Amino acid sequence: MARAAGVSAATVSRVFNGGRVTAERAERVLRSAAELRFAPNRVARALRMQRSSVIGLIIPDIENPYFNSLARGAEDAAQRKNFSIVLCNSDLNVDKERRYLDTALAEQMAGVIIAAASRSHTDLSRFTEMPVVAVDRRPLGATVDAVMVDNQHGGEQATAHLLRSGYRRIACITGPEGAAVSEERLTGFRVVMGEHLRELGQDQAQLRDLIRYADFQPDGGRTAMCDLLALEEPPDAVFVTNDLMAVGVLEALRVADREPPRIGVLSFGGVPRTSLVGPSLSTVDLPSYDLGRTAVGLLLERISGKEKPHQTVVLQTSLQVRSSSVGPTACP
Amino acid sequence: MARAAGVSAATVSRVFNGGRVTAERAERVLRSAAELRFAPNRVARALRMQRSSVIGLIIPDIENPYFNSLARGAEDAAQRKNFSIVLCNSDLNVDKERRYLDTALAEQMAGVIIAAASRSHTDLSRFTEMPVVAVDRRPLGATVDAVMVDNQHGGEQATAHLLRSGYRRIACITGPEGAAVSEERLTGFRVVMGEHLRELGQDQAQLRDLIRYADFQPDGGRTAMCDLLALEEPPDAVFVTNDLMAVGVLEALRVADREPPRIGVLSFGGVPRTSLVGPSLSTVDLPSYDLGRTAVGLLLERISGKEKPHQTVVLQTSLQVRSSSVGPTACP
DNA sequence: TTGAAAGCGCTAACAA
DNA sequence: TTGTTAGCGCTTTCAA
Repeated sequence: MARAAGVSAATVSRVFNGGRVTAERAERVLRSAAELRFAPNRVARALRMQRSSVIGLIIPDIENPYFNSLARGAEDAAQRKNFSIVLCNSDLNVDKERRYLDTALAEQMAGVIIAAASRSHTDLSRFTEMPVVAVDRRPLGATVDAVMVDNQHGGEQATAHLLRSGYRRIACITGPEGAAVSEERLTGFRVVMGEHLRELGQDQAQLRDLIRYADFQPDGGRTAMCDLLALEEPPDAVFVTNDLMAVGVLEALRVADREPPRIGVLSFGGVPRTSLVGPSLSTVDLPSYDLGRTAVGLLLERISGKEKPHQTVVLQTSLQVRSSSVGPTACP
Repeated sequence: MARAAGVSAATVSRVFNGGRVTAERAERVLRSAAELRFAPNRVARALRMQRSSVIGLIIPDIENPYFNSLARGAEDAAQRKNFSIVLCNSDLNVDKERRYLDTALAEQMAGVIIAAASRSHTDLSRFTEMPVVAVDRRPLGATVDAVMVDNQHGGEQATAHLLRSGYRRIACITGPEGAAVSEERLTGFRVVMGEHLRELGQDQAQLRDLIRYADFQPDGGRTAMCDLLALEEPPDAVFVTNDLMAVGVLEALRVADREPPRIGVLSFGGVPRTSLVGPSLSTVDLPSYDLGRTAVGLLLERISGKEKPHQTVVLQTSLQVRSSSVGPTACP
């Protein structure tokens, strides 16, 4: 290739990497490259530079629209800077995840973005040279850059909106006790409801009766909702902390003939689910696409060698009001 | 590393690649490697061998459980031979797909497995050196190995089963006219029904009244089913050629209060969908996992340099009988 | 601004 | 069986 253009290999390299080359020679190189369909060999480049232009993205569940959208965001951002993303599905399995991490090291990838399979068992200690960015969940005891979702804020948004819509007795169906995501969203609910009750001079203890822990699955949501409906004083709205449980909740409400918005329903979601039948569901949307985009941005800064303290970027959720939470009297 | 073990680099290489080395020296190498946490540099290896141990897997929709399962099959098979898979989501977009194909070339991947975004516009002409295996759909005018699904056989299985269950007036809701997958499944239906009618000495023309083309989406399935139910002589069973449309069909039947198995329903599917409510759906299952596994097998044979004519492997579907097709009288 | 030369870590051919 | 050597295609000094 260098010979074809009548220049040295060094000059060709400079043309493709933005070095200083006279316009005339640069053009000659480009023309020859086009003719010969030459494209720089990325493997040789990676060997020489001790770093490839591939970013590993390890996520726990590739079928989950949330992570899928995250991957899209990462991909778009990477492509713009001429990096490529290799997608790895850890399946929430720490062993499988470790194998992917090994590969990232062996392939001398430029960096890794990881939504860890386990907060405590995912081991990032070997990543001293290669930059890592955690997304969605931060592995314990690893100092890395991270991009997180402000789950508590989302819970606050959700609850405040239900109150504004005129609901008064609001319940919360959340995920497993002790799971970061569900606890944080629940905290948002508690904080806003607590303040509301305090203003009214009401007893904070009633709050506890309206909280149910479930399992993030449709069945768990249905059971919890049935349980709430059986209360002496059932709630007039419910904040469900993920959309899978919301499916079960809606089913329970349909069976009980108390469909939203008579009972308000608001869930955490954010990625378009194909046609949940019935009234359209209000949600607090997760910034999944931006999570991926931001993670790549952070990673590329590290890759380019910027020395700076590790940082955590927290992205906000956004409230999407649809018909399931318009108010208890809107549809008499 | 070679120095640490007191041997030459060549010996280290042989230890890691199954060359002939005396047990004593091999052990010494392995021990040093463990101590130093040494792992061979795959980039250098790829440069030297002019071929990496990465296989590109390009699929049109990562969220689709079918392709997801295919990816798992490919991954498991590759892992067993020390290859890794990089997953690329083309999003049914030919441009995006072409960028991935460029990357595969530039990264000197070992090979590519592709479920093409377009049968006519996906251009594989540049892949003269690098082996390619087509899965699920074969790009037009490319001579490559391929792994396909026997859709027609699936349609035949489905229809024959409905007949065996005692249904007599069987309809078919299929995908868009001209789409390979839906046409092939429909052919299976036509062939079996045609033979059945001929045996009975009945008019073949009535077949056409019972066929509806839809769009592979739930809404299309619902509309088509409503249309069929409005016939003077409505069908007593329906073969739906994908599971998305089956969702709409079941909804239409519920609304009409003619739930299966009173009207038999059998759809194409094969990857566990999360809890379709109602009676469990009989399906013709696609061999998605094996599709991925087989494609990797074929690719690795090519990679290892076997010269042989290009071949197409066709995998069979499998009938899963559940309650939606047990027969018109089973639940009087 | 340009080219010559060295070297990234590995494997394959060859010689011992 | 083992070591020596060359070279994969690139980027990066360094000198011109």
